[in-house]
Amino acid sequence: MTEAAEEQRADRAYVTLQDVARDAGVSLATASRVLNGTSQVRADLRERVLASAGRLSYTPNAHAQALASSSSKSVGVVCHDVSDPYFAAVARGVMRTAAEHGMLVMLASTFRDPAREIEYVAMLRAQRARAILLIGSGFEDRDWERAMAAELDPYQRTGGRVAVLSRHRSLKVDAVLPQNREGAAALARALLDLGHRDFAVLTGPHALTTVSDRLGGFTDALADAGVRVPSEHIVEAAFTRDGGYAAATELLARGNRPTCVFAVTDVMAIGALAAFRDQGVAVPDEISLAGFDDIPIVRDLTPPLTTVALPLDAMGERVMGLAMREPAARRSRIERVAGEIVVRASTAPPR
Amino acid sequence: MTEAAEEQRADRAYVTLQDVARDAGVSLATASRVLNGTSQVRADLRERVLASAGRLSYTPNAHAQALASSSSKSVGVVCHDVSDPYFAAVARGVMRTAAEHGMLVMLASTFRDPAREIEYVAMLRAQRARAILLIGSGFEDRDWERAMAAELDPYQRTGGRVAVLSRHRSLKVDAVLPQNREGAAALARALLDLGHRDFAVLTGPHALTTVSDRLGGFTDALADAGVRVPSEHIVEAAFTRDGGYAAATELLARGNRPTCVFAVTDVMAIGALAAFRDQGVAVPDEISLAGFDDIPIVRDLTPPLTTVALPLDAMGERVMGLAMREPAARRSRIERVAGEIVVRASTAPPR
DNA sequence: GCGCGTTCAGAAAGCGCTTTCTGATGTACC
DNA sequence: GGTACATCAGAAAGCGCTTTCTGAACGCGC
Repeated sequence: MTEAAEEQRADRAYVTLQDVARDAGVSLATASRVLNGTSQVRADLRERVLASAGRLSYTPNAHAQALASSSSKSVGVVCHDVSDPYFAAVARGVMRTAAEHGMLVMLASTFRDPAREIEYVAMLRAQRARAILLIGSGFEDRDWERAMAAELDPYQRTGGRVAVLSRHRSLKVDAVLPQNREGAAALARALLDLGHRDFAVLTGPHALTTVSDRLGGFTDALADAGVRVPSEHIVEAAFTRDGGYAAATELLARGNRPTCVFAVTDVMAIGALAAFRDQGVAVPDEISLAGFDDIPIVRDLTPPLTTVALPLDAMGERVMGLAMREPAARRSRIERVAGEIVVRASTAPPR
Repeated sequence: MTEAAEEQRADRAYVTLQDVARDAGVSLATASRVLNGTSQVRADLRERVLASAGRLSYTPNAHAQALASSSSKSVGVVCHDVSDPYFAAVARGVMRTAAEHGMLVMLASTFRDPAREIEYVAMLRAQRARAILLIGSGFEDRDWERAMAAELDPYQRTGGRVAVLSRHRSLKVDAVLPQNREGAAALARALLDLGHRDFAVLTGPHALTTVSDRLGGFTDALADAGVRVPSEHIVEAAFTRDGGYAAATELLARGNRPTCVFAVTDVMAIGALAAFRDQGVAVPDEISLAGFDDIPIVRDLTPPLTTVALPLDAMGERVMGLAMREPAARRSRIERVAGEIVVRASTAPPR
């Protein structure tokens, strides 16, 4: 490379393929072909291109590649909050699988703002993400569903892949579905078997499908056994540790204490456990407590939490896997994931 | 729009700005100007462009924008593992701040593989990320540093912004620096004040700057008080919950039990706490335990953990903030973040 | 020896935008 | 009324690639 060429390159921002081609004394097309292995190139030219690319430490411009080839190496993931252990665990599986596919993950936290969720999907669409994953509960809201479909339908029509974790009522997309109803029902039966008849449920916002499925599954299974959960024993709060704390505190304040409490997520259960401790209510001696998800930390609580275990990491892997697979011919694919009851020391027979 | 135009659009993949311009009966340039607010456009034309864009539900192609304007709306974040509560908490701050700046975050988990870290930086460079954030400890390894610098230097020279959390020895970049040495030293003094003289430390891999800083700060402060930590009381293990469990188990197996154990991260302390419980060693009655970071969960452990609190969310916010600010004139900016000793029930005077 | 089919390098046409340059129109001022 | 100067729309030149098209060179069979 001449001094002049060197200098010319210096004031431009990046080393381009053009630079590499010039340096190697071949055409742009040949350089591109070598670097992508698109087609046969004579050995000596190949060598020269590779050498030049290395020497100039060429990095292709992903935007230019995406534009020219209209396909990118990135997938978008939309979740509620990365710092929630549930999402963190799922995200881990997603990231690992993405790496295996050579994909870069664009992660967005909506902080549970439905509008922001749609906004992010639009951004990911603009980024021409190869796929969009919706991790986290859908909202049961007609307008929201319509708006989301308005983003997703054109996206899918133009080759975008969409996969969701959790139930999204009217979205025609591939999905990994944790068996929330069945899991909660099985938990209810396990708790009935322990001898409990007097239950309370700490729930999150009803608009989340996950919440309504778990709550419904739990109370229906109880109803099948002739046990009713009084409405004052169903306490709704934020879908967080502090929400669980608040809900449990409220429950105790209402008096008429149940023998067993089901928090619809482990995260809420953690808050509830803290509230019970602060109020001097012994778990499980005075009150049993169970959660849902089996996030990693719950086995290290005191007492360790009875819960419905979901293979969170594997779920992330599977939803990413769905998105990477060839799109289904006609209909959307559904992969159901069963929850497994894990009985730990936070539950015991009622006194 | 004519039937023909409609049809023509249908078989192309996306609605382009060209389509919008044609539909609105203006030039490409005008449409672009309207949508970006780059310069004044006559009101009626503006209206028409906006209407057309809305009707066709136009989404700009971010790649084309990035290519033409050579600047993108995305930042890259490289961390060790999103599912680690420490990173999850920091990531939360990062994501929030990114959203405020209208940025999309590309998150990569390296699973603590140094090579993968460099690989990701290269990918982010190819994506022309506006900024790259390195969240998580640097490696004290000459080759790694050289390789990382080889990626980062050209990136910065071409206008890329880099900010790191934690100490990265020879990287000339903006940084948010938790005061690991000072925090660990302060913790040591607090534990000395409790009356402890016999310490053990559970550490992670020495190559991580965070580990060496915390370990060094702790032992140096003890040394200042004339207390030495015997080498068999410094147990190295993986930087995870299970690593902490293993290290604590190993420590007990070695006999000659200390009165106080410092785990260099809360995550390891959680594992250690579980190990002590499993071995029937009461905390803090028989052994005191302290961690570092103050990840949210540790207040809910039994006993709640004494630790050095770092404002994790705020740290994420600040590192993102650094990256978004105008680059410093000459030298890199350093923002130090102090840790605060939080004494909880996991530590007590020795018996 | 010539036409034919192959093989493979190079020229060039986009991909969908931004932005500079050009030119038309309108306004102000002498 | 004519010149000077804004103002703003449109034409067109890229941004850095991929990929189709073109054509040169070569080997083969008849």
